[in-house]
Amino acid sequence: MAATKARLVTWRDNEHVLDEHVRYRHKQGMTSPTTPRASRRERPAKPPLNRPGIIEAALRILREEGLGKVTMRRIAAALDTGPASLYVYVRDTEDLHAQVLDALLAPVGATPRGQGWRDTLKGLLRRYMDVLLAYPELARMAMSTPASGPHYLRLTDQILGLLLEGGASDHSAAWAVDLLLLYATAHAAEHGAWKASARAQAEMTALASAVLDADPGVYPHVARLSKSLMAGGPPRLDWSLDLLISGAVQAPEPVTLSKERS
Amino acid sequence: MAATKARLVTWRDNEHVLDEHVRYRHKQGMTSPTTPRASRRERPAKPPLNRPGIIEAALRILREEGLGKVTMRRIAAALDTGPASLYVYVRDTEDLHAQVLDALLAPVGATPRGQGWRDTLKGLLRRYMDVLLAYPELARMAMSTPASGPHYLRLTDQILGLLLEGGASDHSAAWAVDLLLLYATAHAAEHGAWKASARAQAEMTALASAVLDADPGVYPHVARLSKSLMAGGPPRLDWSLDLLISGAVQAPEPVTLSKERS
DNA sequence: ACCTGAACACCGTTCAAGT
DNA sequence: ACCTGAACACCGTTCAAGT
Repeated sequence: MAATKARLVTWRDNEHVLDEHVRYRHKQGMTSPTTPRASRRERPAKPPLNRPGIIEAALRILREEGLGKVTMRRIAAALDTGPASLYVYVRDTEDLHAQVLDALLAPVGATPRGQGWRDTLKGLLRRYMDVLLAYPELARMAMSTPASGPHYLRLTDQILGLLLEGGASDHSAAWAVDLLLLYATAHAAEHGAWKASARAQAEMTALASAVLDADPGVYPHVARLSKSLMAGGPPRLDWSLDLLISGAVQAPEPVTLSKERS
Repeated sequence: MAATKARLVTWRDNEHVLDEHVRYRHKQGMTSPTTPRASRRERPAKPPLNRPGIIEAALRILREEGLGKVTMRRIAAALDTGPASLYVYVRDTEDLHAQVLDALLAPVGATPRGQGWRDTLKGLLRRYMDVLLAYPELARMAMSTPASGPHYLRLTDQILGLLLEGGASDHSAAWAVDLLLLYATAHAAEHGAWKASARAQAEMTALASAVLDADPGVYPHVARLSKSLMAGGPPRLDWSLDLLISGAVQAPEPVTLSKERS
């Protein structure tokens, strides 16, 4: 139990791991990896392994080759080591990907204020979606791994503040923030994938013709509204965000919470 | 081009493929696979390969071992053949999974009517989510592959009808149906994964403590509303669905469409 | 404590050679 | 036209044996 916990801490934060590492290297009479000037001359081919270095390598591979190549083996090769070595710093592939996503989310929190709370909120969500649209596979992953990274938490806090500014009740804001982020994530996962793969695009046109050719006898509403169903563009996303935001600021106080008021 | 199209048809519908198969077997003087009584006695170990048979095998493996085992190799082994043989009927793994999902969606369309349009609509969405909650990996896949199966189309049609019954305008209904289905899919992907994996549950409690211990200086709103943020249960899903449905029936006519009215 | 090679147990997909 | 064996090019993760 205690051992397990120590290992967990290792994955979250490798400060003390590095400490141990340094201590070992000192014991062996090696130069410390934290003193670069000493190693400047006989610079070893491999920089020391650590969590930030691994994530940095992962980000590089992500940008150049896509998430499909962000594998333990690929990263290990880039760092000139074996895949087994990464498991000291990373619990598994999902942990790695979650870490990569939070790193990508860093600039989103710096979105500037817009004209009013509503525009600012929309801008924030759009910036969040832009990141995920660029890496739809990460959006998909974000849906199954509860995001708890610091940048995600900051985004949550900002959205909460803007909803309250817009007049939402405390409880509505608290529940709506998830709704907004879930929708943004899902929208990005969907549209990012459509944009990225020729396969999904082919499937998309198949869907379009299935809708446009829908048998009015079997699918009466789809057949009648087929053109509206397929119409889209930026106004559609805007309409959806407005629906969600208006819903959040107008929604009635959740019933359970009024029951359990202290 | 013509050859490609023929192959595409093969994947969608293997009727004529079977015809060719039968013709070949007749030419060789073999018994037809469509006359079971003839093969009753010297019943070959392997039934003939076809798309429905492959999907049936996939569903069996899905139920028994999870989507992670629904692989070309595993299905091929179950059907006592090599993985290469499946590529006659299935374009790739994603095509296979999409097919499996549409098969699972069949009973959703048979959801009975409830008290009013709103309850019926919620019931329909809940049934859809129940399927996806049982197989969260499929929910994740559904987000990146535009669903165009007949059962999905039927579900879309039913939702459209109920929204119109509730007073939504044509255009609002058409745009809102996507919003509702996307939310339902995303919610299922998220919560299904949390329920399924111990890993996600551990991550969940990590998130909970991150929220409850949030530094009020850095995350003021999260810290103040932490209890509401984590509170949930069935009323929360109900609240979210009501927000979306009310939004759909109240939403203003989308602006683009009023411009492009003929 | 970290690092590593090697192994285990898998994948999807393609292709040439069958029937 | 379908079916197949074999091959290509990969995966994640574990474990014992290093330093």
